[in-house]
Order: sequence, then C-alpha cells, then structure tokens
Amino acid sequence: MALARTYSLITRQALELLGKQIRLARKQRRMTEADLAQRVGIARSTLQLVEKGDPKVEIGTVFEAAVLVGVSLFTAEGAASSLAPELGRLDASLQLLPKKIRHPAREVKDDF
Amino acid sequence: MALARTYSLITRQALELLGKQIRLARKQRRMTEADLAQRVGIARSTLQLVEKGDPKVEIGTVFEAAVLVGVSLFTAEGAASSLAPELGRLDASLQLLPKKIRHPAREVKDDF
DNA sequence: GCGATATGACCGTTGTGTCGGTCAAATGTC
DNA sequence: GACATTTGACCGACACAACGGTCATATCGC
Repeated sequence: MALARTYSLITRQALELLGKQIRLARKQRRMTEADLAQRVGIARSTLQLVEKGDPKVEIGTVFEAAVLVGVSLFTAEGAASSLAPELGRLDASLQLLPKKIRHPAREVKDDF
Repeated sequence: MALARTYSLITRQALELLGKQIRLARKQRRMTEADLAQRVGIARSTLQLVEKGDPKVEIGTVFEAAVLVGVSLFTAEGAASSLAPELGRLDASLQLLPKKIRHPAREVKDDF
C-alpha cells in the first residue's frame, strides 16, 4: 500500500463540517441518499463519502451536492446568488502583486 | 470520451474564488508554485489545477493548500483555530431529525 | 406488530486524476 | 541588456477513486 497522505486538523474539521451540513440540509429537504445522489449525478456510495467528509472525493462533486441542498459555500446563510463581486476584488488584488515570485521565501512562519 | 460532468454556475464560481484566494495568499507570502506544492505534498501541475479552480481535484488537497497559505475555510478572516463548536451544533441538529427519510420528496423546488 | 425501504458497510472493476517530466514564454534581477 | 527563474501548457503512465452492486440492519408508516 502507498503511504497515506496526511491532513491538518483544520482541514479534517472543515471537511467533516461541510459533509454534515450537506447531510443536515438533505434531511431537512426530506431527500434520501439515493435521491440526492441521482440529482448530483453520482453514485450513492460516493455521496456517503461526501457526507462523511472524505478528503479524496472530487471537490466539484462536493460543492455541487452542497449547492443542490442549499448549503451556501462562501456567503453567510441563504443569500448569495453570485460570487462575482468577490471574484472581481480578488482579480484586482492579484494585479497588484508581481506576476512571479523570485526570492523563494527561505523560511515561512507556519503560524497557525 | 465519456460525457463531461456539468457544474452549476455557483459551484464554478466558488471553485474559482477559492483557487484565486489560494493564489493570492501564496503570492503574499512570497512562495513559488513549486514551493507551495512541495509543502502540500503534491505535484506542481496539480497545484496549478487547484489555483485554476478545477472541479476534479481532491477536496482534501485543495483544503490543505488553503490552510497552508492561511485561507480560512469557514470562518471570517484570520481567526478560527477550531471548528469544533460548529460541529457540535450540527450534530445536535442532526439528532433532532429522523434517521431515515421515507417520503422520497416527490418534487423538490430547485429555487436557486 | 408488520412490511417497505433507507441506511451503513463492503467489494471488484474500470475510468480517470495525479504524477513528474518537458518545453517555451514571460518576468524580475543584476 | 543578459541571465536566472518562475510560470503556463502539455503529455503518457500509473495509482486509485468512483461506480454500482450486494447484504444486513434499523427505522418509519401503516
């Protein structure tokens, strides 16, 4: 077997959180696993991994499942039909920075 | 070739947003692609997909990259060392709902 | 209670994402 | 300006995640 990849605590918690949000939202909408899976276009077994917060599922499928049950990805509660404004702001910020980083950051402070 | 999976606009925007946040944060920390990729433990080519917002990368790698450059996943700006409280709340909510959904939700309103 | 069915867990096959490499172009440094 | 280096794009091979199926169990509706 290959060496298992490791994930930070925050990553694992975020994954578990997202999965449970999806599961909760699905139940609130009275959908079965099979039903939601079909809507997302994935197998039921895959949806089970998603709701468990498995790190190895494609991010696109997880996000899509979230959207289909009404879990807002970046915006607070409900609202947010478009993320365009934020995208624009990010583009602007990126323009301000140099396109290439030279100084390969000798030592970065892992303060988190 | 197989039929390409489709993703909703919101999903695509969220993916692009997250990718650009990572890219921005990486540059602000003066890290090169190669540097960050190595830290995350993935190939540079994969990191490029992550920063582009490609839907088919593993969600675990994307989240890990985000964490490593300081992009907060669910909490607002900076803070948030632990997501435990939210997890607890979700668990509580889940307890309140029936464990199994019968009524397979004949028609769900796709209002989004 | 009983029947229907949703869920949890598991498994072999197969499609495909990841790797690691290359090359050209663009950028920042001196 | 010249050089070192980062970035963008691409590719074949391999590892492995998704599929979709099964089975046992537990739960809900009646």
